[in-house]
Amino acid sequence: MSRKPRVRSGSGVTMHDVARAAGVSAITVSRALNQPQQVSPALRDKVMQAVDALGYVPSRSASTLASARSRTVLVLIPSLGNTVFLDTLAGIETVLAEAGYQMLIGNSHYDADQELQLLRAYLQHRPDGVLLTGLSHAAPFDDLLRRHGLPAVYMMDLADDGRCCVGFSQEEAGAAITRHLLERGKRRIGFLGAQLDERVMKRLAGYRAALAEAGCHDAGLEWLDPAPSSMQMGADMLDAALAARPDCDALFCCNDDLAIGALARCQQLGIAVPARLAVAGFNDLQPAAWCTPSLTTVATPRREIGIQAARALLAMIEGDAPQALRLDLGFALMLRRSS
Amino acid sequence: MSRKPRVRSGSGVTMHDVARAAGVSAITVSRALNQPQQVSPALRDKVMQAVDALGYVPSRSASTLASARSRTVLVLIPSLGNTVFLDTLAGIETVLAEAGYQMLIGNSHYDADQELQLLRAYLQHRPDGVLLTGLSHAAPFDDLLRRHGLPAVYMMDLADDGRCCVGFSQEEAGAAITRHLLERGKRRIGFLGAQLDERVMKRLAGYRAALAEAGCHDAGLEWLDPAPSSMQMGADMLDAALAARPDCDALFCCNDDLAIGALARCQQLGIAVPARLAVAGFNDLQPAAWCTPSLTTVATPRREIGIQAARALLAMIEGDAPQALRLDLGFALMLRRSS
DNA sequence: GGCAATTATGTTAGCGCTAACAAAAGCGCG
DNA sequence: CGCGCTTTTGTTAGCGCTAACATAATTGCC
Repeated sequence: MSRKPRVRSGSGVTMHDVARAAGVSAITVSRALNQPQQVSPALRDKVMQAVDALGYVPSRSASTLASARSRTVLVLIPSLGNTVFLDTLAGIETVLAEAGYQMLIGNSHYDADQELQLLRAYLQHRPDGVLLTGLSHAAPFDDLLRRHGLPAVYMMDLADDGRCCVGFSQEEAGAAITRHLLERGKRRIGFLGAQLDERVMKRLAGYRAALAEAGCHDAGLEWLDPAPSSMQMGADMLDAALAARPDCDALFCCNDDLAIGALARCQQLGIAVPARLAVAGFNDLQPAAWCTPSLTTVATPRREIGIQAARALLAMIEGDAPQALRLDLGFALMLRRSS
Repeated sequence: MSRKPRVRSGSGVTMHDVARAAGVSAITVSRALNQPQQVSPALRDKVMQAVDALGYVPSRSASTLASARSRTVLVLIPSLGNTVFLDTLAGIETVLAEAGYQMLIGNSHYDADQELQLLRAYLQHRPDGVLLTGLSHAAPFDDLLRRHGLPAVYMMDLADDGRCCVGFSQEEAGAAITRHLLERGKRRIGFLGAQLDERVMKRLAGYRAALAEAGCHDAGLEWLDPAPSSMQMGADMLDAALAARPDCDALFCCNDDLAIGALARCQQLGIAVPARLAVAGFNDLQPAAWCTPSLTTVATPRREIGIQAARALLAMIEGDAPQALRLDLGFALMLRRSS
């Protein structure tokens, strides 16, 4: 009957050790830590003293296993290299940290299949909820969520099908910036798109709608490339666009990276911005205000999206009424020198 | 004796359900999933079929609890808003994902105390190892790591005290870019520093050493601000620097954000760069190549640091010889128009 | 002062998995 | 064919914690 003792993880101090040191039962330690108001001040102090003295750190695994709650939230984003999602993450983090939840971050690399694999892998941690980027996911995705009874909040965009979402209308934002270029007297307004994810395609749809409305839509002014965007790519696309359509008098770039690259190439080529060619970006990243000339773009409330999405998810997890199911945080045009 | 059944987490399918469906014992399922070569192909197939049919997802908590291994690595970085650390994270991610490990990300906001709190909080997950940014941490930090027997790899810099580190010499990099400015004939070279974390201070030390060596160190040419850096701040610091020392003929900015802000202000003020004032940054972020004029800076191998650090940590976790304890990945001067 | 209602603390069992041991099956070879 | 050896599968117990129930201590109120 004398087996080898197992290896202890952590520093090896368990709740029972704390209980013994404090002269109470284990459950009292558990309560002193998790529902302090249920324990008399005297015992609570004794427990806390023992915790400090022994350097006790509770085991999340054991807690998760016993309580069927992990106090963990899964966040799936398309890229770790895009400031947009990082700002969102930072917002999420503040809310979750305060509530004692921890964040598992999955990077799908803009790929729906990989996203599904990530969800499968992270389900092993039994997250209490999921924060998702965008509305469209691989087919079995929402199914999996349902089967596991996982509350989810969709970020960055707005759905109309009852899913809980926090974001703004990508389409309207695309239309708004296009209308601004129209107001500036531009008529042959081009579109530069990279990555071609869901959000870019909606901005494109908005751009088309605004131009159609003004009677100047021209499919020959759209340049789309599914490769990830970069400033280099913006510069290259500008070359290609002007070579193909020298009459183009404005460009709406699907994000600031492309726009800044295009702007830099205009500088190199001596193209007058905005007189000869106006340029607009999307997202209002930090360099947009500091490049030459400064970039007209659309400011997106990404940090706030993270905050509100995290709050909504926590509300769903805690079982409260799922409050606003559809939270539109809007966007703002940042009009600068490039238009 | 008939108590209420507990709530099941996940979809409710356990390893025993799979075992029953496949007509084997639970341990065989465990082995089929974790050490497939130990199970005969016939049983393995039966198990896998049952897994798929039932949609079984193993519980990481239960596994961690039973095996005292979490297959989780804690990564502590100073900021989620700085591309430098995100590139590092992306590198780490590729290595860990491949090895079946998952990544817990803690954001210390450049604060040693907060970092310590984060470590405490994340220890609840019993990570198998820790990846740290920088060498200096709060006093009880390394103590905690030791008490919990946690292997750690220090990233971004190089230590000489036997700690396992992957990075490059911040000091040498600072000296190298300063020497480059000296070679360009500049003599009153200023330093703009923000955040003032460990790495910035080492770059500053390198800058001082290079200037002292050339006999032109001048403490009046250093402008330091502990606030987080931004392009706005770079612009403001440029104003302050030129107001205080109009004779300054070059500026080494502790990072590209400051440098780009300073460069943009030079454009606005009509200051000739590099003739009247040369400017250099640090990190070689994407915009550095695309601002006007393009920015001379130091390219840092941050993605590679993440990759190598993660590999070293996994080696330590798996108990292999801790290979190279000190991995210098170097840096590269990117000489562009601003100098 | 006595009884019900309300805390405060304790006991027990089990969450889902895997280490350690045990037993059974297959294998090589004289 | 039978002996030791390896390989495959199973049994048992327990990782550290908390839900559910049980009991003891306290309180309120007529």
